[in-house]
Amino acid sequence: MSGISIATWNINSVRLRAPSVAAWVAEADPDVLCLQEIKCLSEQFPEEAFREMGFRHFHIRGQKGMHGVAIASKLPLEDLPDEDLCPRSEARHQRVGVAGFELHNFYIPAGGDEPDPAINPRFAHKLEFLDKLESYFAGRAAAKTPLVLVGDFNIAPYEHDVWSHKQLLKVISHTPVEVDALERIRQAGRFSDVARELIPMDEKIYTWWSYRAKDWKAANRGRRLDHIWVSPELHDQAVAGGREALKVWDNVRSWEKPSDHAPVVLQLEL
Amino acid sequence: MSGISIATWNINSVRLRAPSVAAWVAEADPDVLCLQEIKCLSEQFPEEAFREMGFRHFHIRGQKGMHGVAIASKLPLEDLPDEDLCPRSEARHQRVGVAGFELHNFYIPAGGDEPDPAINPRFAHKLEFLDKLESYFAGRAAAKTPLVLVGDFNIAPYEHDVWSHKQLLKVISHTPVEVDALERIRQAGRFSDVARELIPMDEKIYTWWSYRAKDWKAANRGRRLDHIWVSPELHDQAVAGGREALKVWDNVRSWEKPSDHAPVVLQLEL
DNA sequence: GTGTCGGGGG
DNA sequence: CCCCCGACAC
Repeated sequence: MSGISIATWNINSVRLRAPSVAAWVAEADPDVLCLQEIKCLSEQFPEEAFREMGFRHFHIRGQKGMHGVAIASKLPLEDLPDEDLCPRSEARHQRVGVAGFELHNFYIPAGGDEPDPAINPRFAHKLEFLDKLESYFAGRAAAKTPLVLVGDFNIAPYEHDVWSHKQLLKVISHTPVEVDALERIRQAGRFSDVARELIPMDEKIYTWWSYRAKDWKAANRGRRLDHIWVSPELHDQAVAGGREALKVWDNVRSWEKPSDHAPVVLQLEL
Repeated sequence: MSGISIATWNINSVRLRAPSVAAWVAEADPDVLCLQEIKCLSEQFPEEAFREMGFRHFHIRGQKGMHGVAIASKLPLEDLPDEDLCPRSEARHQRVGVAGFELHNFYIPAGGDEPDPAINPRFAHKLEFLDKLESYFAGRAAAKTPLVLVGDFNIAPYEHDVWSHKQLLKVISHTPVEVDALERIRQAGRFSDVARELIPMDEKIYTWWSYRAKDWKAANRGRRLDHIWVSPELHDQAVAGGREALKVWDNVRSWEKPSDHAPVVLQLEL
């Protein structure tokens, strides 16, 4: 089959976890790997280690200490002008051209603890960021550019994207205000949430499990925070492979010194 | 032969290096192990790991974050009242009874960078500490209790205790004022510096190499900061084994993630 | 260079 | 619980 596999993984420090990435890449062999929370300057990205994994092409948008996104690819990447989508200009977004479509990699703000934007500036920032995405993708829809959006959206939109819908309604990542904002972005760009196209809505899917839980695996109090969306032009190719085309590598969460997020991979037919 | 082996090692965080200690103990098999810079509270000492090394008896004097000394022993230890020898009451000294003698474990202050006590309070503290030791051991000499003093004295007293006598004369650890103060302590208690009894004065001995030097081994800019002293009652037993009775395990400095100090062991005949 | 800590952030 | 940082100490 001719296609391309696209992976997204919040790696929570790429310098610390480059060996884990190598071990996972040896198994999963993604063509394009989108990372979030690399937590380093662009020049500190461990490019040599990634070259040894077989990646030749890079697009890195780092910053000191926090946030930071990176794309490592086995296919050539086309540079595109930076967009200024983050209200605080943090390194939370990048885009490249690859394999004939435009790939966006996001690390949407977590938003802090208190779900009231009036008293929690982090949550206000998250909502502003989401507003900006809505108008940005609304403005781009008419051009019909094939788009793939991936990343840590820090929102688990649907009931079975969290371990307990009721208990998380007031917990940031699953509050109605951010879930609605995310849905408006999706509709503005007429994006498909590929995982939910391929996996029934009543089936639990998680990509993140808190570090804080002691027996996180037994408790299984996860959330689906990491997403892969495609614009209408790519819908059919995204779902062509069926359910097997979308994989959450949750076993990786059990490795030594893991990230709190699991990698998610889509096999996109081309 | 009937005797007891006594080790001293500045471990620079015992929690981090318990595995290294275990590897070394498996080889060196000391009867009594005196540690400095354990860098933890007494209750955080990894006693279980030390039990697995064969130590059944402990005397621990820790404090939060810095300093801290501990004795782990295969022979029973006798508790003795704490002395208040540190002018700042930091966890820099402990004593126990063992095998018929009194064992003192010291972590003498490093003293900072500027070798002028008038402008460097750390160096003033070091000199005060040394003064206190002089009067303390002067007061104890008449009783003729057999004493063993070990630890990180943070002083390299003799010319061949440093890689360059001339270049270190104004570097704290080898300045005349602290070397003289150490010599006064030695004379107050009529102690023998066992390593220098057994190894000729014109032979270099180092027990510490800075982390900062890139190629510390090739450069070999070491210092002898770690010492084993005995009171006159134990002199003959300390030197009975000859030069082989005193060993600096400098190979340990080459291990992964080492302490900057090497362990020093004396085989004491009894 | 290599530890500790405390603070910010998740 | 785990990551970053900056301060402090050696």
